[in-house]
Amino acid sequence: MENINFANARVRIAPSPTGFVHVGNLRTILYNYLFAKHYKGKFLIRIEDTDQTRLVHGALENLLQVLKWAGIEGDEGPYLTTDNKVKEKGDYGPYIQSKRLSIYNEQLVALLDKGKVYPCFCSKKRLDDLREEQAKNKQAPKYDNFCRNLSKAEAQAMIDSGASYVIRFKMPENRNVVFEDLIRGEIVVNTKDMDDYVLIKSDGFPTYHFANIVDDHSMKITHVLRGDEWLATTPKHVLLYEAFGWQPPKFAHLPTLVNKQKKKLSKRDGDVSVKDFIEAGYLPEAFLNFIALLGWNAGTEQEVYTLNEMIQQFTLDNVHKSCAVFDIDKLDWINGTYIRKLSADDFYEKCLPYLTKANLITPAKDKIAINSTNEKVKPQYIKNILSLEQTRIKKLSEISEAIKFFFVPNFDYIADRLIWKKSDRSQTLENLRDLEKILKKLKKTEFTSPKVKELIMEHISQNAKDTGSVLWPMRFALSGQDRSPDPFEIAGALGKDQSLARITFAIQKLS
RNA sequence: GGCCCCAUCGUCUAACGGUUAGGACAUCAGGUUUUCAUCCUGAAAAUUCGGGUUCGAUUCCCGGUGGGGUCACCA
Repeated sequence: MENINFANARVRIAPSPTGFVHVGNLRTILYNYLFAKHYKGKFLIRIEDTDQTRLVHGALENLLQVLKWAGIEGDEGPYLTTDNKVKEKGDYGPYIQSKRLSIYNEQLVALLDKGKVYPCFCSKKRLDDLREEQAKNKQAPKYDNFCRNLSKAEAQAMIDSGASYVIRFKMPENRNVVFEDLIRGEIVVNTKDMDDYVLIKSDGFPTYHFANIVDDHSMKITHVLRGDEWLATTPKHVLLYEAFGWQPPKFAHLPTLVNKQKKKLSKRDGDVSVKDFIEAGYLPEAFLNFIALLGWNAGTEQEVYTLNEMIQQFTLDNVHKSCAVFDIDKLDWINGTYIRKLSADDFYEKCLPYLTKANLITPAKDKIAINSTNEKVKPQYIKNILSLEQTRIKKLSEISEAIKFFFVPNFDYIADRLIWKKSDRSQTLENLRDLEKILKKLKKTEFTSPKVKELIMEHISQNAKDTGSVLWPMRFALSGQDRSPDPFEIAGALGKDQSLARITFAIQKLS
């Protein structure tokens, strides 16, 4: 496949603005993007909004925002301007189907002239009854071609009388439709298993099948990479291309993303909307890396990829056939590795909104207010605190809970938890008092984590103390948690006053 | 139910007729450490079943089983 020349490849994603982009959509988007970029082709975005009843306000904006977040840019199609307006670019527009109605009408006339389609006047009631009857007789639900043989005059008379109608495709009888799927190989389906499906709805809008084929052809799409759920429908599309006398594009049907129950990921399964993952603080690079690996593997043992590495290595022969389970544990792991690679400045920038949202701080120009104390601090102070948690969190949203104790000094706890497992109450009290004395002697300007460490470790060795019997209570007193960063680092970040206040509080709790 | 697709550790996957079936996440154990995280080491863990083809099948073929998709005036 690598030998085939895809230099002029044009691929598209064709989402419907019926809700938030979900993980499966994004994976399809990513593969299309990787494919296009790998072969130096074009990646277009086309909005399929032909079902006017299912439109969701803001869905298009959500799609474009997700793409922006992911760093995926379309070569043609709608995009978001810097002031969040939707505009379109490209020579094959418009790229929003509801603006292309006249194009569909033109093509419909061509099909009508060729006698490939016919109007159908069957009511919803009749169709429902038909399906019910078929279900009762254990037959496959299928349109019975009731209107197929109406004469031109009869049909015209119905139309003139104002009857509501749809346009159906005349399915050829008992013919094998064969096409090559780039991932699955040859697929053969007989037309007797397909019915005269609807191309134009009674409201005059095309169905997916019609609009999609007309657009893919007129936009010169060369490869259709889409979800597995379209595989069974593809023969219908192939036949439509044939009816038009057009060359169909190459098809590649991507494996489905499923949940732990092996069912197609759906909105009912909770966290499948990309928006939720963005808010939870997954980094776009990590997220893309993770979903790329769900159904694709370069054949190596590499697990961590930049977008460019993926572009270089992505080909369709390494895309799998079977569905993949979306496993959040691995996502968390990979996100953690990306978080750990962030520079202190980047990590700070990314965490700031979460701290603000949690009401811990209020950023101003060059000073940051700590809400609980009204104290104003420099960004560097926050940066220092944040860096202590960088190896500990798996997603950005965890940061506020993890470092809350820095910003909210008045926490309380059960006194006994200050006592190390191999120590006791009186020893702990004694050690805390020693600590208090040592730290008091330090000048504010000397109160750095290495200096604190030096003095305390010296004290431990001189008095032959168990390290844990000193450091556990210190750490607990400073953080109020049994899991936290190193006590010296906490002390250094907290500064002299806060550190001492917390140790004094601990002594009071214990005495 | 008809049609179509799929099948390697719990999960993501490597293997494209010959390997002690490899890696990663998760799990467990150990090391480092004051705790947690990081980091390092190790362990347990898989070819859905039955027939063929072959000197030899995870790999090729057939069948069963299981899972998924699809059968709308939704995409």
